[in-house]
Amino acid sequence: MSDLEIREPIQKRSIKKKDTIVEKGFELICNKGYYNTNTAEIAKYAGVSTGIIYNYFKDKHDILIEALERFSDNVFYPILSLPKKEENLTIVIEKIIKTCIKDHKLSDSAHKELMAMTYLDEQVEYYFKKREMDVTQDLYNVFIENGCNNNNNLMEKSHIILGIIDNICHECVYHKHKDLKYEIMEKEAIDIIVDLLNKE
Amino acid sequence: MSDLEIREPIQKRSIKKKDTIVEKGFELICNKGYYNTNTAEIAKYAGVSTGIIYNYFKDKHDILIEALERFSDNVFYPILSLPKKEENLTIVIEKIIKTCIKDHKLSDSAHKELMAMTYLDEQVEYYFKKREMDVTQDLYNVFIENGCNNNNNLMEKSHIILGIIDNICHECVYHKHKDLKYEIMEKEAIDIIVDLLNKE
Amino acid sequence: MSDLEIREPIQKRSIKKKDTIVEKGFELICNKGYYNTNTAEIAKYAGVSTGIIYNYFKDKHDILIEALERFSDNVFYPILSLPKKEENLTIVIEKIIKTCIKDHKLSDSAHKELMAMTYLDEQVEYYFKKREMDVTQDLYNVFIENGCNNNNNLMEKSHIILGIIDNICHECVYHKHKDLKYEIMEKEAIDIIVDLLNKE
Amino acid sequence: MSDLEIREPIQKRSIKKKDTIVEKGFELICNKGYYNTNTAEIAKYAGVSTGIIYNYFKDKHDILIEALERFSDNVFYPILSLPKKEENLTIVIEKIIKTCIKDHKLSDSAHKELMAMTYLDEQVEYYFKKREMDVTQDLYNVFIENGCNNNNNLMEKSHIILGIIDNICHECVYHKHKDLKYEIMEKEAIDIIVDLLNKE
DNA sequence: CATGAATGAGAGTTCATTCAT
DNA sequence: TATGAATGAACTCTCATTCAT
Repeated sequence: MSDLEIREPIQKRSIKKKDTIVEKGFELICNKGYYNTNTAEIAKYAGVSTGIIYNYFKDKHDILIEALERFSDNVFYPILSLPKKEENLTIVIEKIIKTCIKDHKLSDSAHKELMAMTYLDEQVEYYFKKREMDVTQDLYNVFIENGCNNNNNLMEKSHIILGIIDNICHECVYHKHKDLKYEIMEKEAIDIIVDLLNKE
Repeated sequence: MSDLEIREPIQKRSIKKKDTIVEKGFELICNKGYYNTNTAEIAKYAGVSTGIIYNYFKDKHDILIEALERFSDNVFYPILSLPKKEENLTIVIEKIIKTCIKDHKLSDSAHKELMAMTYLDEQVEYYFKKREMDVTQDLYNVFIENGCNNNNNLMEKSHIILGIIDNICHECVYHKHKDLKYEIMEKEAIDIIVDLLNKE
Repeated sequence: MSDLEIREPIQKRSIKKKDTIVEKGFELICNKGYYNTNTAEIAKYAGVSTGIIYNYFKDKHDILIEALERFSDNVFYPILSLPKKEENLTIVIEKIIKTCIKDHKLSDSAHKELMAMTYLDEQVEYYFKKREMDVTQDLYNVFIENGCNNNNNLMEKSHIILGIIDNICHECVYHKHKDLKYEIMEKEAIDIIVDLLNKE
Repeated sequence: MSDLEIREPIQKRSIKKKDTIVEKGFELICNKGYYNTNTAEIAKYAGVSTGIIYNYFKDKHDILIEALERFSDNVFYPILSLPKKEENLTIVIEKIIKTCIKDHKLSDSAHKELMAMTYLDEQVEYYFKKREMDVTQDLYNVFIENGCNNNNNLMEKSHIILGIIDNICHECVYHKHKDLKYEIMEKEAIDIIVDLLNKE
């Protein structure tokens, strides 16, 4: 490309093509991993020639970054729908965990591949951290809505709670520790969280 | 390698050579990442020929796995020394967190590279999970020693606590969320943990 | 292009467009080199689409050739203005060398890139040689005007003199030989030339 | 290669292989041009795999540079054998020009391709300039040996003479200017040079 | 046992040219 | 006429693994 900048496509067909490359490329990256997916595969899977990729993207990495820009909300912390007002906090937490477990199972491979990239690539880490903070804020809002108005340091607590939820979900989804009883862990986790939210 | 199985070296010199490859190779992998380290570099850094590596190891991946077999305790959950009996649980938790933060800072790059591999490679994940369970058990023992004998589901609680500690350490070490106050998070985390351990 | 011949533009707007491509393309080629300039850049810099280039030119190479057709006088042997009648031959030669050095400095990069092409491309060589002969003729005329009417083999001498002048200018402009004194070389060169012109 | 440096081969077979790559690669580059020769071709022509090239050379360019290090004396200013003491200077010059023309014809393509590179690549230019100075020095020595001991600025004159000889040889070899008579140019050139050497 | 030279498939990227609009 | 998106062959370079010595 030398001095020519990356085209930002204007025509509808072009936009669609760029979208296709991002979507199909991201699909492959999520399924097979970034390093196991080559540009020729992405082009083929997207139904385009290899060359056109470099009209729309600076390089292979750029495809991943564009994909995260668009889809990071769906793949990092896949808690897609949080409950609103519920009868009590326990039910709120239970619902969140249920959703989280379900969403995790939907995108197991994608989640793994992207979490790996989070550790290998600063830009990917950036999107992960941003999403982490967004979800913390969402949780915060849910807690407020469910009566935690007078709670001190609620944002920090929300972040800790997110960590606990994420951990518990991982355990429940992947069942890697045979000596732990998951229903108990889940119950305990809910208790901790509810206690924490009720304090002060 | 064709049909020849991997030699399990018996002579002292050979054992030493294999050890060197594992150590030096792991050092490089931790510093530069698995994919950024090639076998020629490992051989050179270990002071051996590239060919000899394939006498002792099935392939490049095998070096990593052997290294984790030996060193995973030092790199995953780098909580190298847990406190024994302390005045009270708060002090116990504070000390653990302090150690954990310190150890994290020591091996930042290694930790990142290996966490990435944990998501990319099932065998690496295995060692990570094993180590996770070992540390959970260690925590459990520390809690028992500090008076949590009558606590229900202490193992599950220990695991949850480990998650909280690990999260809090990450936040403190990497400071990636500008809107959160870390001292507060740390204080809250300690409170949660102590409360959890004192319940029942 | 298949069977369609290259359009020779008749409409004014088209002629102007072709001119622009030649001018801007040549500018880029001179500054960055033929192989470092791609057609997309030329099109962009000329403010046209990449496709249109192939309406006016057979291929990328054709742009260069058209440019040389128009501009070779300015870039090969950049002795743009020769003196007319002067007091004596020494002054004539001195003035020529001065001009030549000045012009060389103006178009250093262009000169280098085009001299390279002269060796790589027979068509470019053709324009170079033609220009060389033209400048030889110009020199011849200057010498005649300054009293060399009775000189034998003046055309051949003029060509040799052109070579000496060009060499001396290169040395003075690029100063690549640290062991040579340029003022001396210049003085000697002038002497040689004047002697040669005064012989017979 | 990352951090591994380029091997400087020690074993005889390896040295031979590196030599082969340089020789065959240079042969191709001289015949087809640097940009028209790809690494796969060089490898194939040298009877090796593409990979091995990068054990011995940093990159493709490095092959050219190594080749020039070895062979630049043969291809730049291919005046391979200068006369020693002769009856008079005219004979000396005539012999030099004869040799030069003969040598030029031997390596026409190589000379062109490398002269082009001289303008495109600073490292190639370096070898050219070095060779230019070496030949200047050789000429200087020949002139001294043939009685020019008392000549002022003989080194500078030698350089000018080299330019004249080179130009004249080009004309004689390539005959690109139909309006010039080469025998006359050659005769005039010899006269100029002899006169120059006899002055002072 | 040990060497390190050798392999060659495969990677990401470029660009002159074409062609649907 | 004009556009600029699209093509795809070709390029340089890397590296896990093999093998002659």
